[in-house]
Amino acid sequence: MTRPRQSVTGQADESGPWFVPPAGQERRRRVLTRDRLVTEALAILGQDGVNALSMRALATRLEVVPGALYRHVRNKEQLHDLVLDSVLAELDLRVEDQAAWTGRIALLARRLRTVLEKHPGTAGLLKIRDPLGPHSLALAEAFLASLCAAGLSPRQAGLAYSLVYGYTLGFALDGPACANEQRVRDSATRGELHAFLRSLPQDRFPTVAALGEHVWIDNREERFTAGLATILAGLTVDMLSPED
Amino acid sequence: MTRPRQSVTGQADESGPWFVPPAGQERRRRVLTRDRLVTEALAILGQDGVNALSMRALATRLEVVPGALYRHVRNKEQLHDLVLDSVLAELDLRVEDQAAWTGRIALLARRLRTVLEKHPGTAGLLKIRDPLGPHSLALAEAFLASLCAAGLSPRQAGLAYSLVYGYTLGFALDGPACANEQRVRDSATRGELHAFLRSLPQDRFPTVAALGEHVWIDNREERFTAGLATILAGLTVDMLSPED
DNA sequence: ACCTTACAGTGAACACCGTTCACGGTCAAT
DNA sequence: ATTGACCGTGAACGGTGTTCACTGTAAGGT
Repeated sequence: MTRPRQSVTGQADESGPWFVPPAGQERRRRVLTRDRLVTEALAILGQDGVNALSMRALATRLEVVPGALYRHVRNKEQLHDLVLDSVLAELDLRVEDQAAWTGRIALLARRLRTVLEKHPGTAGLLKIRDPLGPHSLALAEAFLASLCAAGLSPRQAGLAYSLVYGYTLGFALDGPACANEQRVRDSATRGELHAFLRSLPQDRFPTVAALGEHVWIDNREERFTAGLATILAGLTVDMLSPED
Repeated sequence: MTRPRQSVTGQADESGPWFVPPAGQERRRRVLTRDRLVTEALAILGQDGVNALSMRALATRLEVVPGALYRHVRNKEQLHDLVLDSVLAELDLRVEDQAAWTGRIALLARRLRTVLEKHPGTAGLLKIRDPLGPHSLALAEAFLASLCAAGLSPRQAGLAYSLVYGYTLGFALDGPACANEQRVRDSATRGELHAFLRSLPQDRFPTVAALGEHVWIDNREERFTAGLATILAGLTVDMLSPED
């Protein structure tokens, strides 16, 4: 599959004139960079999912031995951090054109979800890392600034931020690539699932049996939008009532 | 460390009279059970976290060879499912005494969080599995029944259920054992973190620098309660407005 | 132009992981 | 007593993250 590099050492005792790459021994100094690591890691992530992102796979893709990666990255965790910050860098945080503060928050949340789902698996990393890298902080800044400008107290703003941020992260976490979501996306599997729900004993699960087909459906988009709207409505209520 | 079992085959050629356990070769039939697997898996999970739950660790704990587990469990994924359902079985779903429907929902969410955080790591499994086991379904039944009784349409009920359920799961996911939370729990580390936040460039992160210490604090309990209240307030608003 | 030095990638190893399978001992039913 | 089903054993396979002595290259100083 991959071109054997040993055979190049001999002088064309192979059959075809393989046009020996550039130099006799193919200089190997300075082939790796942190940026190359992160870029290719993102490629693997977006192509084969988070489970496919192994040090060995990354090394293979970079045509390098696994241990070589550790010259540029302390361990896999740091690689994750770098990947995360690189992903968050894609976020456009400019929301000044939105009149209502709820519009600004919603726009940020929507963009966050888009970026996270564009690189499947990254949300899973974020949930348990909170990198505190520059772009992660910039995102927090954008959220908090909008919330403060809306008149929320520092405490309210902090609570609101972690609510919206956590909601979006949690939503992107079981992304479209998740087994749970796949089950409901494919119409055949969904049919089985609905049949299963309908067949449940009516005495123990009456409500699930009755409206299971309205719950386990392929409505990711509606679910995200509606959930976000509900949260923002709740925040508006909180802001009006003197709870602080 | 562990008692070597090979030496028992010979007839006490070892030094001490080890009082050969029960029988000459220590009958090994019927040592394992699904229940024992699940119980010990929960023990490992609650003791050393989700990363420590490996087939080999479980086998060692059960004083058995790794492959033996596969007589009782198809693979690790099924073990996860069994563990999850066993955890959800601890949930008390009786909420009839609560007058307001919001009280019922809040009570269920609170109990769910308690149970999930009692067994660290289980939330992480739930997020990506949705086992559809009996106890998982019973939980959905309890939520949906309360929401329907409150007068929500099937669609609204479904959306509300996944919002509250997802919120609670996501919250329990980065539980107290998470590195992110630990950082803010320990007062020394929190001091460093606050100093770091204060030291941020005022021109790029003014809001974070100003109220970072009100955001990254040890207020899990308040965060959960406030977030839940906000969501319920939002749901109440949704219910009053004719959005369906 | 030479020598020295720092470093990046190599190759091999270590210690784990999940999973499979032929084997053989034990028990229950015949 | 014989049979047969079952269950744990031991060993292996292929995968993972990580470490480390080694070595050739490239750059800097003289």
